[in-house]
Amino acid sequence: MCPSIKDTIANGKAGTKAQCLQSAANSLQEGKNVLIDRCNLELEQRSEFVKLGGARADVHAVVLDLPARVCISRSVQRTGHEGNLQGGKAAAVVNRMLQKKVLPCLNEGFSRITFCQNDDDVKTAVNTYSFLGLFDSLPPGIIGPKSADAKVQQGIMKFFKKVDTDGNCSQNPDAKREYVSQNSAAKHEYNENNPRPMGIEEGNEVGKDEQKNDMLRKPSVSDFQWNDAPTLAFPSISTSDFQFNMDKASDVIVEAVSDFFSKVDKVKLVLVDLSPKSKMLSLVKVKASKKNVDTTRFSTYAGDITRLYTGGGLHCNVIANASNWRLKPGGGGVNAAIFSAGGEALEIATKEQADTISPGSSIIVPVPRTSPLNQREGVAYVIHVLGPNMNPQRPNCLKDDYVKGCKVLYEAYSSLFNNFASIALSQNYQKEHSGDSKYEPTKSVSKFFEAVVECQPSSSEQKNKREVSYGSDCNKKSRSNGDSGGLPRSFAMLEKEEQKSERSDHSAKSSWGSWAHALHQIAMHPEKHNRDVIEILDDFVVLNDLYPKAKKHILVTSRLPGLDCLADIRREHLPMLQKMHAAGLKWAEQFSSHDPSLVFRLGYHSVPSMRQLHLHVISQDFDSTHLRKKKHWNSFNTPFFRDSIDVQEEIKRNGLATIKDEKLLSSELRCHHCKSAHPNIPRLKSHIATCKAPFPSHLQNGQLVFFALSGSSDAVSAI
DNA sequence: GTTCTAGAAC
DNA sequence: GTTCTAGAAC
Repeated sequence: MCPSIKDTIANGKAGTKAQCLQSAANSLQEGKNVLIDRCNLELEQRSEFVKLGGARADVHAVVLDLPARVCISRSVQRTGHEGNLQGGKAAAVVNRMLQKKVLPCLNEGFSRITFCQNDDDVKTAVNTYSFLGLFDSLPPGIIGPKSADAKVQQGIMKFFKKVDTDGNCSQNPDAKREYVSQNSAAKHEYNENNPRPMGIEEGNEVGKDEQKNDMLRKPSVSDFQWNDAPTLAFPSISTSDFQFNMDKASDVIVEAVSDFFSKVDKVKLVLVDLSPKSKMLSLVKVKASKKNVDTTRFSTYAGDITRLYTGGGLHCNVIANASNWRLKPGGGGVNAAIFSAGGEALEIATKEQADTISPGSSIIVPVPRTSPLNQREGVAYVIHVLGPNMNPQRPNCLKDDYVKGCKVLYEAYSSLFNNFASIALSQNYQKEHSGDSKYEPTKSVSKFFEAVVECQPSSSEQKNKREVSYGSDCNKKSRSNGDSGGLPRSFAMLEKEEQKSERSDHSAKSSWGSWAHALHQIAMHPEKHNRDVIEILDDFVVLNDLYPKAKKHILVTSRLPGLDCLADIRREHLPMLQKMHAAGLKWAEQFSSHDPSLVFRLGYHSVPSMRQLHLHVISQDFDSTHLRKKKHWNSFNTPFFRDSIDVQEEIKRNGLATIKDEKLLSSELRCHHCKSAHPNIPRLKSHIATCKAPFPSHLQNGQLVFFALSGSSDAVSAI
């Protein structure tokens, strides 16, 4: 008996098939019995070995027709494989190999074929051949039951329309793509030990469930009337690190999927979990079956979501990521795995779309072609989703409030599916997939899309919350007709695109934090913020600063959409700037009438923290408990603060306003009267409370505003 | 934007 | 020991 000729033939190193054939031919020539230990799953592969027999020798096949589950389990556990196949890598390779399996037949040239389907069969076969003498022979024919040639993951293959009507795996054109080594992605925390599709799980707990429900196997081929239907693969949201109850989560998934399917057709969804023993997959399968969810459009898959193609041969253009609120890599689990698989390109692409995401929402990120996720797996879009958090160790914990939790989780899935639908509808997707013109979005998809655009939050409370949260998808109905550059019309993206298209290239900020939209919301809907707003006009609103840095501190905020900061201002805005300035003066006068000691400055921060252009009107006492940091002081008392009259002059002269560097915010603390330096904020504040020095001369050209002329000779009246 | 906090500064 | 701040967390 010759152990694995191919693997050991070359001085202990992996040999070639040619070397194996040559060695076998030589041995036969010498009158020896030869045993080839090789996978030989395909007819072509083994035909050359069969030819070796010819008239010289009988050719037997001993087929280890073990369940895929066992093959993978053994290959995963195997160490020191001569062909460097072990661990998760082996599992993926076995999966792909088994897809091509064609059991041998006598007419291929074999005189005897022994099928082994369990360990006992194998032992019997080994004994039979072990005790053969050189001149002994065995009767021809087929020994042992030939199985139904079941392919690995037949169910999931049917789901992906890779099975012909006879149940044989069709030759997937994509399968010709070269298998890529998994070395590059083997280091991330997401342990891809054993990625396997559901269809191979006979024998284990999930497999039994599957046999009962048989979700994957039932779809009949006739159900698939279209090719390349857009398919979204998504992980279970919130049930891992966010510790959301799995039973409740599975209810939400099934409900969300069911609702989605009732609104849109011709798209498919796959719930993915790494472990074949996944409780979530079991729960969802059982519940989906009970609820009669269309199993030709919804399936589950056990495997690595970042290796759907190379690990399972499945082609999903869109995958979802269970993101964190900062949309950053790390943290482990699916998020770490997807960012790791997506590489730096995905990270950059994500940053281009948004900085943060709110619970219950999702954000589409087109995966750059340079990303391994795109190149290797064919993933065109990643949709980041943030679900509710029940883990006290993580932000925004809902503390077992499952009423809210389920609502937010449902919103998260709805947002995900809606965004996925918008991708399916996008011109980009259609272009990419219209080569064979098999898929065209149907009227019902379009209809659904319109419905999504017009969707309204269920309560005003929710709406308000959604409006201030970045990335929510129901708050942008209008102004969505701009050129999207071919990107899908995700609502989250609409908002971002809107910001981009309306902001100039000179904009100092490329993105806004999640907190930075409140002012914008107030400016757009001041009637909803009566408590904050003290004056509403067509061009601007006036409101008290929520954290005033002086006795009097108000914001005159422009209502012009898309005008977010100083860098956005152009000549055409000059009349509005003048009106805002006049309003600021009017309010300063009003305040002065109550407190004649007040002196004001009106101006803009070079780089604001809040979106929507706003003019600060601030009294120069800086007597406020909210002024606690160096940054606070320097934002009003260095050139970072751009006086309104200077800005207007610059716009008039140059058409652009000068933006001062943010580094000024960390410069030393100096008194705004006498310019003395102070080591920290408390010392500075105690100084300015008593400093009697006049204001510096550079502020005496209209920058300082006061209305009580008597008793002060150093300030210049604005009147 | 604010709040929190570790560690620097005193 | 307390005060203060920068930077992380939210």
